[in-house]
Amino acid sequence: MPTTNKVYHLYLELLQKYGPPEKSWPQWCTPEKTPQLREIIAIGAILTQRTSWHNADLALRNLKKERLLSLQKIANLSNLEQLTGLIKPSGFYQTKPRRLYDFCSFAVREYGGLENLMKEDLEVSRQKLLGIKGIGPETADTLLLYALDQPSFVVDEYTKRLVKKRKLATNLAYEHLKNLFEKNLPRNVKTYQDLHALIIIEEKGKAGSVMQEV
DNA sequence: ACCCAGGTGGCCC
DNA sequence: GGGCCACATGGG
Repeated sequence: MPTTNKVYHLYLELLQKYGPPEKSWPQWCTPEKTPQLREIIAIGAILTQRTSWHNADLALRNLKKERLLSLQKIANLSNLEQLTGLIKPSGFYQTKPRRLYDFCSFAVREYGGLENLMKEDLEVSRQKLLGIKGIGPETADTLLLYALDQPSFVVDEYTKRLVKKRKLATNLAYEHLKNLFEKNLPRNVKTYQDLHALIIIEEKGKAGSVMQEV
């Protein structure tokens, strides 16, 4: 592990500037998650695609109210239209119920749940997730890093903006940036989670109060 | 009435 | 492999 590189220095800089991000993202950034919290994070990762966390959170609360905040429950749904009204605040209500169902169905039927999926080989589970329609690279890596605690770096819009601003790379293609971060950081779930969270805190200019009470 | 947040798939070339 | 578009919401 080289210690003199821009990515690692970015990590040290942001860590010094903001402190460990579990203060603002207490639940996402701890490895000690309950099985239910993993499911909430996974469902949230899909609902927050191209929408603010606030809107995804409204949808999560609706699901909770209907006792549907569970992969098993969603996978066993016979009628997806039931989800349409509930996830409406998160937008894209014609596509997200299908995406949510396909993911839940995959996790439940192929692995019996997230606890077993966590034990799968990282590259195998990543490819399987990418094979689900509606799960692209960012969602796959978010699921791996935060719901499954696998060392897969997440490249989001904030990361791309910051890379561009600081001229850390000229090629902004997803896989290229992912490789750039992974090869320059200790291969470690906590480090990946913390830097991703710190980048968002830095770019948003404030510490979002994500996942407070769902 | 705007403008913003902020992934993915399906086109087209 | 890149560029463009549709998909939908809640909040400032």
